[in-house]
Amino acid sequence: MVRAGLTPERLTRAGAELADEVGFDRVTVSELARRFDVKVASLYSHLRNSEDLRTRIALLALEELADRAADALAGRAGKDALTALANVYRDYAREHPGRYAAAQFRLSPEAAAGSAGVRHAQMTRALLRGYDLTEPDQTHAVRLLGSVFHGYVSLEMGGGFSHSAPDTQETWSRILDALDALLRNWPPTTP
Amino acid sequence: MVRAGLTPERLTRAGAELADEVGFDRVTVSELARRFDVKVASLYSHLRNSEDLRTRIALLALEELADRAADALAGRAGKDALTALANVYRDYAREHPGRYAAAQFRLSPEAAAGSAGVRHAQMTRALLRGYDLTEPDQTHAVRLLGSVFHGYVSLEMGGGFSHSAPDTQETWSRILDALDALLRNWPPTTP
DNA sequence: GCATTCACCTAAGACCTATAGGCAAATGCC
DNA sequence: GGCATTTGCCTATAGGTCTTAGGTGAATGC
Repeated sequence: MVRAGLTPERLTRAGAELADEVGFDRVTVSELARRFDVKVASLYSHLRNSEDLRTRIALLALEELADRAADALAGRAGKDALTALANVYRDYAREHPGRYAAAQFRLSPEAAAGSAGVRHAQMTRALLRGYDLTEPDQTHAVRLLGSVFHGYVSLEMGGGFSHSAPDTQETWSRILDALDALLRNWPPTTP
Repeated sequence: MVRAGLTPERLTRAGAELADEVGFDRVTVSELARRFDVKVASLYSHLRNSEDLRTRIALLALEELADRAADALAGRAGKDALTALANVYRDYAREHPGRYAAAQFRLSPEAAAGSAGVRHAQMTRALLRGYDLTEPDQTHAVRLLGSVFHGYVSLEMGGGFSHSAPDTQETWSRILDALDALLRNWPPTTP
């Protein structure tokens, strides 16, 4: 009996590749087994179930994304950092659409707590040190940036901007200009 | 033989309700048949397949959302209109999470062309008439607003903001303040 | 050299999607 | 009113996915 050498890690990586090829929602335990030339049931010694697989892929994607973000932010500040971080998300989604979708997977509270999600928030907060925001506006700004990055990327990937001029690269640059201007000139709370 | 009175429209509405109850990705032809107390195969006279069902639910959600938006924008301008439109998306997502998820369903190009998606872009453009933006900045702003609304709502629904203070209502208000300020003071293109 | 563990297997049950073909009630026509 | 057609739902069937239970052979441990 030749062993396939299955481990949770190898299965997760292969699952992530599968997600990029066919889409995260089409990742299936059966297809994964097929790719390892192994019977489906064999995977259940390494994975609890198919949600477990999805969760692992999501955690992998969050880690990869956080690593890239940390890299991109190193040595940068202000608008330079803003652009770098924004491009990390956009580029990752383009290179790895399945993984990016996985990163949006709704994790159980326990899984979420142990995920790289926390690092993402911390890095956005670090980025904002280049601007003059104090709490609670800093938190609001963290959430705004997260919303714009995620919203833009998912609309662009979903084809939401596809049929209209001008091109999306132009819009992306102008949105980053606008966010930078907004952060430098954050409006005071209205009474 | 008592007839159940199946039609594509009734099935679509029931499918939308099902989506709100169990989640759009758990909408299944089988469950729908069960709810009508009918055999699964019977649905296939009214629906081409399960993707057809999903598409119909998505189109329904887009229509409902556009209707609400049109209603909310009537007679409003400026920040008042901005807030109203933003709240339409957020409230709809809270009241009808499954339908909201459906509205994000990737439609085929033909389906997308015939959808209410176009109305949404038009309404956002109409809203911007209250601000002083000319093309191409108006298009960039349309896309920015779409990104923020969609991004914020999906992060909030996905629990992305759940564990941290301050509360999300506060953030939502401040983000609308910020967007209003940004639109009134849109930065010029950097040379 | 035997017991244990590990890695993968077969078998089987429960669902879901989809197609083909059939029967009965409703409808349309004379 | 009687007949043909259409409509609406049915049974049967085939194939795919998920998951658990229990088994076997090869590697490892004593």
